[in-house]
Parts: sequence; structure tokens; C-alpha cells
Amino acid sequence: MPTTDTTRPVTTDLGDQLVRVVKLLTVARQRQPRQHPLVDPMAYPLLHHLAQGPMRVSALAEAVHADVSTVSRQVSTLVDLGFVERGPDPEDRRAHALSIGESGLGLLADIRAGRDRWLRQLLTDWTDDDVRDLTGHLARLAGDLETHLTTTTQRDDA
Amino acid sequence: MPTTDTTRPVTTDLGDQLVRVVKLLTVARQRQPRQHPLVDPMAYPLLHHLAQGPMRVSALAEAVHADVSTVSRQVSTLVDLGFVERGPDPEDRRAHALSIGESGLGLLADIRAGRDRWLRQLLTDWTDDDVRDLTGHLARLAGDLETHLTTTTQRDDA
DNA sequence: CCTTGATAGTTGTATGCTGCAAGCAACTGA
DNA sequence: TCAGTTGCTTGCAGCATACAACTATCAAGG
Repeated sequence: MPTTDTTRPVTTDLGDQLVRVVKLLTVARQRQPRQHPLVDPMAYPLLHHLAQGPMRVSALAEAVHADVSTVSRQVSTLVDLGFVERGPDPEDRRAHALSIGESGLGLLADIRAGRDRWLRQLLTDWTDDDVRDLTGHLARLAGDLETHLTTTTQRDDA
Repeated sequence: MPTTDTTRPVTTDLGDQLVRVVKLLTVARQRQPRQHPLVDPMAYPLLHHLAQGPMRVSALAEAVHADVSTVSRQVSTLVDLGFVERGPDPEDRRAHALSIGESGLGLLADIRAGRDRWLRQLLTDWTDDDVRDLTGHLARLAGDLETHLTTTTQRDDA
């Protein structure tokens, strides 16, 4: 047993708060009106990634840590609505080069703007430094999570 | 209107990171082996709240910001597995006084321990102060979220 | 060239978590 | 005791996801 702490370790509190925030954010997102009625909120990160350049479905799936089939469906919706274009991949005719369209960038901007309004309303008594501080910690945590998720496919503790 | 920023506001970055972390944590949780095969990870917060004293289903639902029906189902599972007891409510025979049992406390401890192991492995290069700092910010954010969720039932921005 | 195996993506099916609405039991007030 | 309200459960539907089967294409050898 490596945890010879008799006191409650700091990670326990962090875990509790993480679970709490995730839950609350999930609930909040569900209640928030969608920017576009047919676009899943879960598809938003796709736009975020596609905004940084064209990529394949498989690359996108890996980027968002989701199954290819899931991303395929989400992309299909976005394509049907005209936010994303499925162009030919010059190197492989099986694959598609997904690229975000004009309206897709607009949607992304709208999503960000709405989220910004909401956050600003939520964090009225936070200073900019507070926000930046939290953002920095979250980014670091996210980075650690990504490497952890990509390195360990399964197994570990338990 | 206080938002005369022409530069990217700090909340935009925060929003991006929040979405990212939530997504990553969700994925990580899905891949993690369950402490108990039949207990939803989403039910863990229920144990957390019940550990602080007996309460009704409705109170529990409000505490976790979920629908009563959802909590009812989750509680039924926990009762079937012996982690929670549905005792009579002395003041109202329609209601039940849910209380966590011996094994429920054990399960909660196991869940926390497993999460701790995972977090400690994840945050190897974080100092305790870093962790505490993030925890504090998250707690503050969670508090703001809770008041926001309880005050605004609908409407707002969009 | 063909054939065989691997790869990119799509679609069928199943599962898990959720909320809404209907229903049942019990409380409350007249 | 009767009408309305409240606490909870259950039937049903929605949504996101993953796994598996399938099609189309590529790549390597004979």
C-alpha cells in the first residue's frame, strides 16, 4: 500500500470537485438552448478541431477520443447541414478530407459567443487573473489526461 | 454592456478547456473498470450525499440536479445491491428515508480509493499546492454553477 | 494483371443514462 | 369523505456511444 497518508489526501478533494463540476456542466449544457437545433453539443469539439485544418474521420476520432463510427455519424449530420465539407483525399480514395465551411466557422463562432455570454454571467465576481489561473490548471490537467488516455489503453490500477 | 473586448476574452479559453476536460474525464470514466459492475458511475454522487445523512429521493434528486425518476432508478439499483436502505420516513409514509448502509460506505471508500490511485498516477508532477489550487478554483466554480442552476430555470442568453 | 490481406469509412444493432408523462399511494384541508 | 396536492415509481422515448458487419479501396506478391 503506497498510500501511507492518514489524512485525507489532496487528490480526494480534487476528485470530488471534478465529479461535481462535470456533473453540473453536463446538466447546464443540457438545459442551455442549442445554437443549432440539429447539432449535438457533443459535435462542437469536432468543429473546433476541424477549424485548425482539414483532417480525416479517423484522425478526428482520435483527436476527440471517440469511436470512428460515432464521429462518422456526427460528421454526416454536420455535412448534411452544410457546416462541414467532405472533399476527396488526394492520397487515398477511401478516405475523405473533412474541412470546415464558411457557415461552420460561423456556427463555431456563435457557439463560442454564446458560451462566453454564459460564462461571463456565471463568473461575475471572478477577476481575469482568477479565470486565467483556472484555465491554466485545466489545460495542464487536460494535457495529462490526454497523454494518459493515449498511453494506457486499458489495464492499470483497480 | 461590459464586453467591449476586441481581443479574445479570457472566458473563451476557459470554455474551451472546460469542454475539453469534461470530454476527457467522461471518456476516462467510461474506460475505467467499475468498482461494482452494476453500479452506474453516475450513481456515485448519490452515495456521497447519502453519506452525510439520510434523505428522501426528492432531496437527493435536487442535490445532484437530476430528475426524480432518474434518481429513483439509481437508488433502486443501490437498494437491490444492498448498498442503500429504504427505511420508512416517520413524517410521511409516501416517502422513504434513504440511508447508506455499511457496505455502501465501503463501496464509497473503494470508489474514492480507486479514483485517488488514478489521480495520483495522473498528477505525478503536480505539487500538493497545485492540486489544492485547482481544487479551490473548481469548488468556487461549482458553487457558482449551483446557484446559477437553481436560480435560472430557463431563459437567459441564447 | 489478379489475388489476398489490410485499411478507411459507413451503417445495423445494442447498451446505458436521461427526462417527460402517466400512474399509484398517501397526505392535507375543508 | 372527498378533492386536490405531493412523493415516488414505471412506461416510454431520445440521445450519445461502442461493437460488429459490410463496402470500397489500397498495397504486396505471385
